Amino acid sequence: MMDRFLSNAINKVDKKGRVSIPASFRPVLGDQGRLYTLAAIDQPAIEAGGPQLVERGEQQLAQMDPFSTEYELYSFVLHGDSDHLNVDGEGRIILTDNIREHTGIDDKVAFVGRGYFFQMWEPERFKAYREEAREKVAEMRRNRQAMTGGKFSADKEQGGG
Amino acid sequence: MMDRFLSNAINKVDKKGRVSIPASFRPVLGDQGRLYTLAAIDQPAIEAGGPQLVERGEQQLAQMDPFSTEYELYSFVLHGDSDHLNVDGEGRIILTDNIREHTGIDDKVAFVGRGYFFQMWEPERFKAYREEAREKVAEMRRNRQAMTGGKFSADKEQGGG
DNA sequence: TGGGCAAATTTGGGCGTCAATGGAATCTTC
DNA sequence: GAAGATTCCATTGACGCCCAAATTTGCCCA
Repeated sequence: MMDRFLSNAINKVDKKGRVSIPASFRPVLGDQGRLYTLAAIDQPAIEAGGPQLVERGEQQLAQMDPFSTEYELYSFVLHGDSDHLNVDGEGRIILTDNIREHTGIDDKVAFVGRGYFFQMWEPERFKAYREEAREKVAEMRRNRQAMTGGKFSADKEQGGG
Repeated sequence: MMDRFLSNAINKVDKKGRVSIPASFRPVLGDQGRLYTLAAIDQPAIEAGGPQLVERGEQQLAQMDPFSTEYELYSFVLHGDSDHLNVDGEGRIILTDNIREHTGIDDKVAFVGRGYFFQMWEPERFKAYREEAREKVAEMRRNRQAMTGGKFSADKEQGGG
């Protein structure tokens, strides 16, 4: 079984503010009935996952200079903007006001797999950011090719894999 | 048994959105009943293969600075634009909306072997790109000969078409 | 070399199960 | 008791799994 969050999906929010977590994400969370969330720093998105989400943030904190401004701010955001939501019997969560404010989410949520966590975006913003990300990654690749060689020549396959 | 994806084939999409993976590709996938896919960056194509497909990208990620913008963008594209599809008893997958959007695929899929992975294209776009690729390869070869003065050694073409 | 049979592949559907969604009923909290 | 939350149940459509038909490919033998 796959042990990370992949792919993306857009689900609806009902009158009571509930959304289904995509079924493919549920086993990765471990069916613990609880979802940890954290406001993304540079993006209007919420990061979510199992307990590892917060633990990982704390590991990153541990690598920072505890007397730096970055440490103070990151610690503040990490703990202050995080939350844990209950997952109901149908795999749904209830969006909080904090989540709505930070993301602009109204009646639809884009769930985006990010490996060891996933994100929740307002769908239009997600699409815009994705487009931007694709272009920049394409540019990154072009720059690397300019250094290493041509497009087609570099495409030799290798056996194993 | 052959351990790479070679050759190409065009298969039909049925009413339920299913396509057969070419039988010659199946043993390379390892009959795991699951196919990993990833939107190609520079092309309207989907890349597909076993779990190594995503793992390869993650190895590249692991070499990058986790706090850099490049890391964030690449991680976003790698995980958010990838997917894993179930393969049914007859070796078919169900195309997702994301795949249709990215490729323009409607009722036919061109499967193109690329060595350790394969691609799925809308057939007309595939043919156009193949033609373009052939021309560029020919031009590159001419340029290289002009530089080295030497004759290009045995560069066999893939039977293709 | 060509015909024809056998096997494998591709394609088409039926149907039960699960996921996504909507809503009612029960609880909790203040 | 009111507002919000949790649990339970119903509906609809998508997906998984099974089986069958139609093609295509491979192979054997004349």
